[in-house]
Formats: sequence, structure tokens, C-alpha cells
Amino acid sequence: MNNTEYNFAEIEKKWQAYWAEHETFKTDVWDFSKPKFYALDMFPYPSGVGLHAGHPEGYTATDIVSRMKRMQGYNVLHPMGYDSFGLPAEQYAISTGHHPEGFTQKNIETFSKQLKELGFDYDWSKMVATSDPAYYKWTQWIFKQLFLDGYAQYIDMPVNWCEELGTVLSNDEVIDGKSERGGYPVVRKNMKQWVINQPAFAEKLLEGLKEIDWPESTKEMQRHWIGKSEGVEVKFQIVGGGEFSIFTTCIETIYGITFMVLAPDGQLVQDLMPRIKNQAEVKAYIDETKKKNDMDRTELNKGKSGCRLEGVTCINPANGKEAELFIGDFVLASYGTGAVMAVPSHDQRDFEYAVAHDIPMIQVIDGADVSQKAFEKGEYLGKGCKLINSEEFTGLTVEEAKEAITAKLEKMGVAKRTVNYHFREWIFARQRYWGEPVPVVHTDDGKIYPLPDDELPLVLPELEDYKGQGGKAPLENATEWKKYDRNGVKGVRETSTMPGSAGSSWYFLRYVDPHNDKEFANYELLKHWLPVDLYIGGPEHAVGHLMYSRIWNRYLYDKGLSPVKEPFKKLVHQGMILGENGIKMGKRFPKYVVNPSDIVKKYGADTLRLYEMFMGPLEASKPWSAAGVEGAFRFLKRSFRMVMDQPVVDRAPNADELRLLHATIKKVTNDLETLNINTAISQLMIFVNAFAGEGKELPREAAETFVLLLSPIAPHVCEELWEHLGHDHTLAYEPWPKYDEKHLAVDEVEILVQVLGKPKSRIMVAADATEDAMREAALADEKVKAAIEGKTVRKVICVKGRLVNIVAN
RNA sequence: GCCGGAGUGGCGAAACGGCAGACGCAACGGACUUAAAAUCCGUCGACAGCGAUGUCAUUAGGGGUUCGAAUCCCCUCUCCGGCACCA
Repeated sequence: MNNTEYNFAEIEKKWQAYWAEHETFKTDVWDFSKPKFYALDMFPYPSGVGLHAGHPEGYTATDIVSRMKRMQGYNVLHPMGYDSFGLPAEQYAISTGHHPEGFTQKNIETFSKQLKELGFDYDWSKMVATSDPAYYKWTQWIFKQLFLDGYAQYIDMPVNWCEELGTVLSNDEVIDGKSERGGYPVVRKNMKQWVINQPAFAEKLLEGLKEIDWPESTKEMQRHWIGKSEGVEVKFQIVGGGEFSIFTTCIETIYGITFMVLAPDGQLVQDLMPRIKNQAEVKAYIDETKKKNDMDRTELNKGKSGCRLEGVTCINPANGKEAELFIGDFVLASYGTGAVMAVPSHDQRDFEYAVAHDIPMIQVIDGADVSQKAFEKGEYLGKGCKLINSEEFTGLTVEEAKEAITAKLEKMGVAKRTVNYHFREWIFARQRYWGEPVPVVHTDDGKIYPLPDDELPLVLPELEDYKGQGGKAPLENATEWKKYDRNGVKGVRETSTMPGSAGSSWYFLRYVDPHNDKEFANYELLKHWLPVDLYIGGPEHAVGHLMYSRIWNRYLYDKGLSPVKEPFKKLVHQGMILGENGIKMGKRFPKYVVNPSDIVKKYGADTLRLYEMFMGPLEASKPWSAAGVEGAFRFLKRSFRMVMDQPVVDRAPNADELRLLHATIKKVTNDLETLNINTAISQLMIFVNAFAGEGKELPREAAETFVLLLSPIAPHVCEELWEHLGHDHTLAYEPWPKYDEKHLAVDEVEILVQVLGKPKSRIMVAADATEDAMREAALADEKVKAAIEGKTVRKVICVKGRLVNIVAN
């Protein structure tokens, strides 16, 4: 035995060069003759630090599937690109005065080089970068359509303003009143804003969730984010003139109203101000609320703060009774109507408020004691509880009352059924430089003029200073660029740019046709390639990117520009790779941070790929193990030597060899399809344990099949072995091995015999033995006889080919 | 608090309601070697035995369904992720 050295560095270099030279993975998107498979990774932000250990995990998984699909005869599209607008490049520009473009370009090159070293089968000719004007031309174009169709609007609204960053942030960029990046304080402030009307898509987005194969947790998060609630909007008359509406999902409790609460920062309380007797107190509370907005509100609201509006009452339309008005900061001006009816007996929040402000309560639903805490809808719904103290509705069940009360109020003309969403406008502009300029002009006569298509892309101007002055957008510094005077249109360009999520909201459409300069993508191609068959990415995008992408795509679908309602058919989140200490890799424990490039240098890309896939289930978080990497490396070395050094013989495999071979094909094929890659690798290890050994011969069929099965996971070494086996072409398009059940069949099987569920013996029976034969054989077994000695056999359960369970006592 | 997911050897983990712990790591014993590394073979829940084997325990804890439960149902605890006054 000559013990050929596994020189992974040379092998990997050789095959990466081969793939590049032969354009092995270039996809002819116009080839519709084969079934398509579109595998997609969430494209990275090209940061200066390069890849981390988590990147290869998801990327390897899609790579494995796309390589297998290609071998199974699919035309595979597996592209990669960069979400290249973002804050680090902007900060670099501010501190150095250089254009972020160069910095970004350099990072893209570093990333691409690292990704190529991992041997992914990306078609690099399809690469996109969101900061490339040829790309963002179409981001701007889609935005323009959204504007023309009324979905993108320029409106006055309260925003999350971060003074330190000098920009507006979306809700998901604010955590506990601080900015996600940097942790700077964020305040609420009214500003003219570009927004996208996402509530207009709420129903369609909810509907779409039903048809896609996504993790349940992610779908649930999206449902929550949309936050649909069905209820009734009811008009209340104010004593002495005026009216206001409230929204409730519990109309059945309307007879339990003892007070009403308005949002302190709403318009209504301002309108009522002249009639309020304790104005000083009310104004003080309102001021306090405004200050509170930038603090951790939950901390401050242990007790239910608020203030009575003395001298103002309203009439409950259901029974004509008067109710007092309050303001309280638990009522949000931006949700519902900015006013609520308060039923302390049946809402814990109202209960606490009533206790704090000494307000009476009326129980209207029977079935619990409400002296200590409220009897809430979660507890009474669907339990057949009945109404009390509710005039003609007393005695009805809650469900009946919901309908009857709504009907009565509708008849009176004071109520209508409504749906409310937690989902608000998506704020779609940032006071930053490194983003897509919003392609509109504010004309001198006060109108908004979207740029004509031939002026797109509207390219970012070079600046002397990339920092905005006094919280203004950096593009305000571009005094010449800003001025607009063409074709009789005079005005000033919009100076805010789009948020980071703009470019990533449609990149999956562009990959199909990335060089098209006539349209964002050819519809025929989209129709063939969409939806994405497999999308893998981190769970941190569960509501952000994955929601925005669905919105943009759905808009384009409604417009006839995207062929599918939902862009991502199957979504999988890879789990986080933790440090060896079991804690998230990061600055806190630098010695536990793993750099994939180091692993590639020491063990090769194939080992890194194999190890990351063997660590455990793809979706699980799992700690890194340096020893585990050694194990993966050992397996590849063993596999390598098995094929290189053992005699490969042309005899047909014997029955035992065939059985293992076909069992391996079956398990690997099924497991890769379902992304149980760790168990597919286990099976390949079992195969090697059986076939590898000094002096053992390797039937050619077994050798070739093994190499093909391992190739999606460890492509470089397998190409090398394939070549060694006498092939002069890449194995990337070799037909994927097929298994035949007939080779898996056995004549005799070992079955277990249990007595009262306890294993007692194992016996051999014919594979197709009938239940009677099994029972007979089991009862004839010596050990079984001993176990049931002196007992009466009550029942015998037989499971064909598996076991016999004797119930005896 | 609410929603989602998870809890199995020393560790990462396997297991259509049917022999728990496949596969890998670590550990231990052995072969090869002057020696080490690499490699190969073996052991690896506990107890007894040289051994085949036997006995016992066992899938966070408690209850239930079932001939049979890691797996299904109910309750409790712990951990992770998300949301958090949404009317």
C-alpha cells in the first residue's frame, strides 16, 4: 500500500481553477429543456472583516443541494451577490473623505475570493451588487412605480429620530429606545417622510403565508408583525358636543365601560382642551409623556399613569350612560383610533388603571371573581360564558352577544366592523449617503416629480464631505447636484436615500437576468425561474428582509411584473455556530472566534464544508469543536486513500456490498433532499468503514458511486478521485446514482421478541414471514419459553419484519 | 406576561409509536515505530464475568394513552429565539 498523501491545498487549487476555466457552473438561463432549480443564499453585506464561521454553513447547504440537483438533471441557478449599501462604508467615507465605492469594491473582492476558496458552485457571471448603479437603476425604477401607484407616499408622520446617527430609523432598527447600531438614544419626532404603505398588502401577505414552506416560527413572527385584529369601531358622543371613535375587539363588554382613555399625544385631547377644567395637570401629563418616549417605557409603567379630564364626559351608546374621560400613555395615538373604551372587570390593563385612579368597575361576563384581577377574553372566550348586567343581552353567550351587540350598534348607525393592523407605514428614507437616491424632484410649485426613466439611474454624486451637517442628509452638501431644471421642470432633488432593505427586496428577481438594461428582468425568464426553490439564511431576517421582499414581490405580481405571489417557496434558517465555549462568537471572547480561512489553510475547504455539515442539524445552534474538525479531516483522508490506494476492480459487487451501496445511495439522496446532511454524512462514514481497509479491493461501481455521493459535500477531493478513476471530465454533470429496492431486500430478518414490552430474545425469520409464522417461531424460542413459564399468554402482537410482543401474565 | 423552538452518554448528536445512544469526538487498551506523529484494530451507561452472556438503570421532572412512548396527550421546571401596554 503506497499511502498517497491527501494534498488538499493542491487539489483544491487545481479544481477551482478547472471550474473557472471551463465555466463549469455557468447557467444558461434560457435553456428551458430541463426542469429548473433555483437555490438562493441570503447575500452578505461585504464587511471589511470578511467571512465568519457562520457564513459557510448556510452557503454549503445550498451548495450541496444545488450540486445534487444539477447531477439529477436540473438546470440549476445558484447565484451570489452583495448587499453593498450600508453604514460601515459610509463611516469609512466620512472618516477618510474617500468615496465609499472603492472601499466597497475592495471588500467585495475579498469576499469573492474567500467564497471561491470554499468551492461553491456559484455562477459568478450572475453576481449583483446593490450599490452598482446598473443595479440600483432598477431599485429606483421599482420605487418610482410604487410612487406612481400611490404606495410610496411623502407624508408627515412621527418617526424614530436618532440625533447621533443623524437619521430616521425604522421600528426594527430601534431596540429599547436605542438605535440597533451604536445604541444611541432615539426620539419620536414629526417629519415629512417617504413611506411605503405596507398595510395595503397586509391581507395578501397573511394569505400568502398559507402557501409557503417556511419554518412555522417565522410565519408566526410575520403574522404577529402584521398584527391583524378584527373588531368594531364605535362612535361615542361627547357631552356638550363632539364625538370620537374607539376600536375594540371585545364589543361584548360594552356594558362594562366605566371610563374611556385617550392618547395623550393625540389630536382629540387638544381639541377638548378648552373644556377641560384641570388643564394645568393635563398639560403637565402630556409633556411628561413626550419626554417618556425616549426612555424605556415599560420600566416606567409599573403603575398605570394617567390623568382625568375633569369636566368632560361621553355617552356609552349601548346604554346611554355617562362615562368619564382620561388620558393615559398606554393608549397609542398611532394605533386604532387613539382612544379606547375601558372595561376594568374584563381587561387587566384597564383593571390596573381603574385601581390606580379609583374608578368603579362593572362585571358583565359571568364565570369568575373580578375583585382581584380582570376576567379577560383569553379566559372567557369559547367557554360558553354568559353576559350579566347587560340589559337585553344578559343571558346570551359571549359569542352570541358579540354578534347581537354589533348588530344593534350598526343599526343605530354608531358602529362599523373594522380590521386593525399592528403593521404601519414602512419608513422608506434615510438621511444617509450610501444608499439609493430617491429619484424624485420637489418642484418649485410644491409638487413631486418622479424622474423620467431615461434619467435613471440617478447616480450618487461625489462629495467633499460625506457627513450631513446638523442632522441633514449628506446629499444636502451636493449643492449643484441638488438643483434640477430640465424640460420646464424646476426644483430641488430629494436628498434622502433609501433604506438598506430596498436593494435586497428584489435581488432574487435580478439574478435571473442581471445584465438586462431594458427592464429589471425579462418576464419570460422570471416565469421560468421563479419562485426560488430553496432559500437559506439566518433567522434574524424573519421579519425584516423576508417581509419587505414579500411586499415588493407582491406589488410587482399585482402589476404583472413578477410571475409569483410568493417569491420563496421553501425557506430554511441555518442555526448559529457558537464558539467552542458555547457562546456566540464575537468581540467578547476573541479567542473563541473561528476564521474560516484559517481552517481552509490548515485542513482545506472540503474539511470545513464536511465538518460544518456534520456538526448537527442545519437549523440548530451548535458549538464549534476543533477536535471535530480533525474528525472530519480524518474521514476525508480515509476516503481519499480508500479510492486512491486500494485496488479498484472491475468485478460486480457481491450481494452484501450491493446492499450497503444501495442503502447508502438511498439514505444520502433522501437526506440531502431534506437537508439532514449530518445523517447523510454518517451513512457515507458507515460505507467507508465497511469498504476501506488495507488490501481490500474496491469494486469499481462502489468506488464511483461513493465518489459521486460525496461530491456535493466535498467537491474538490471527489473531482480528484473521479479523475483518478479514469474520467477526463468534471463529475458535476454525472448522473446522480439511483438505488434499486431489489438490492436492499434480504431473505431473512432478525426480529425482536418482547414479553410485556421487555426485549427477551432475537430470532431469525423469513423476510416475508406471516404473522402466524412469526408468532409460532417466537413461542418456540427457548428464551421466550423461559420468560413466559407459568404465565398465560393473553395476546401476541406481531409487527411484520420487526418484532413480536407477547402479553403474558 | 405572550408566541415559537428545544431539553437524550464525558461532548456534538442518531432513532416511520417497535432492540435508545447509529455516526463522529474525547477517553482507554493494543498493533506498527528506536520513539513520537500519522495510521490501523479493539473497548467505551452501571454492576457481575476471561467470555458468549446476564442483571439493573436510563431520553429534564410528574401524570396519562398504548401490547409497547425519547417520540402522542396533560401539568411542572430549565434553556434559547422573538414580541412586548396593539385596545
